[in-house]
Amino acid sequence: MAFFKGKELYSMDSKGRVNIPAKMRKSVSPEANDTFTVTRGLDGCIEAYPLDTWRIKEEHFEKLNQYNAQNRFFLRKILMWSEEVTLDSQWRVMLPKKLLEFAGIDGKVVIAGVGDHIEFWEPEKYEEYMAGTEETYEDIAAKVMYVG
Amino acid sequence: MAFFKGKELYSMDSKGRVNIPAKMRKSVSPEANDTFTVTRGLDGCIEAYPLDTWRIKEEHFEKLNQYNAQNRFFLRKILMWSEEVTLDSQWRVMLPKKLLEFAGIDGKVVIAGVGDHIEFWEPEKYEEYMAGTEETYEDIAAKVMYVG
DNA sequence: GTAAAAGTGGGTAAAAGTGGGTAAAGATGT
DNA sequence: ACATCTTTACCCACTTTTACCCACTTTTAC
Repeated sequence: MAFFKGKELYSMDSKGRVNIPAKMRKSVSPEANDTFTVTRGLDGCIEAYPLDTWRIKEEHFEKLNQYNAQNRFFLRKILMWSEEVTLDSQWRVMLPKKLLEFAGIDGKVVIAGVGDHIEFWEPEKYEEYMAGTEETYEDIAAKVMYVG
Repeated sequence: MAFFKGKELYSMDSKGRVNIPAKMRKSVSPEANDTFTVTRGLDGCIEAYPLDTWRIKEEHFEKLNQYNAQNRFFLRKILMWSEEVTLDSQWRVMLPKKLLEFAGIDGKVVIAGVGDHIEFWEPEKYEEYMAGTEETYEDIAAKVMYVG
């Protein structure tokens, strides 16, 4: 399974194409078939999952009972933002307009690898988010990384 | 099995034809034979199932004991709304009048992929439905997207 | 220093979305 | 059963968007 890391500042061209950084390409397995599912991410970003990783989520969704009103609502809410995109020969993707609008991405993009997926951020929003806590990196690391 | 996702705003022409978005076409298997079964959906929408998926539902219906009053009622109720539609050469379907009337669809249509089926919504009704919760996207994603 | 790879940009043909004309098929009334 | 009206299927046409190809500049690797 792919594991993405790193953070880059790239640019989106006039046609809405964004390059996937070479470092991250190498984490994508051939099973992904040059395809990502992009969807609305958390905290205002766009998330992209390689096809093979997304399939696991789909299997999870398929098991939900749609005759339960809450499940139905959740599914609709999640899937309305999800779309498949394929890479062109230069390893670029065309991000859907509604997602670009949601994320406020326009010219420059921060591309970040976050484990099982890649995130696209509007650069300022990214900085704000990263600045948005009083806790130090050390404090947070202590909480998250602690292995009892 | 097909897995539909994505949400698009399309228009229905004066003849009542609605295009199936290209992204969703790709999820349809050849076994569906360019045919969908459309039926009354939940929460005021119209649902369309590819033929091969609908067959599975039919098998389920066949197993129901018709001498049980509740089963009988359910069967009559769902089947009265169900109808097969075939795609024309431009991948459009003609939705039955009674379903359009039921869903209040007139000019513009929201087309949403929800796993095993496609949904058609009157745009305003769709927005209302989607707005109907206090929970944030992040809350919902936490419940649904997390795959342990 | 040089060659290869990575990042960026643009032209063009194909596909997608939308609309309409017309003839066949089906329904309706006498 | 027939004429009439309505509905549907099958064309064709136009505009916008997308996919594919080629090209150039910058960075990286050896």
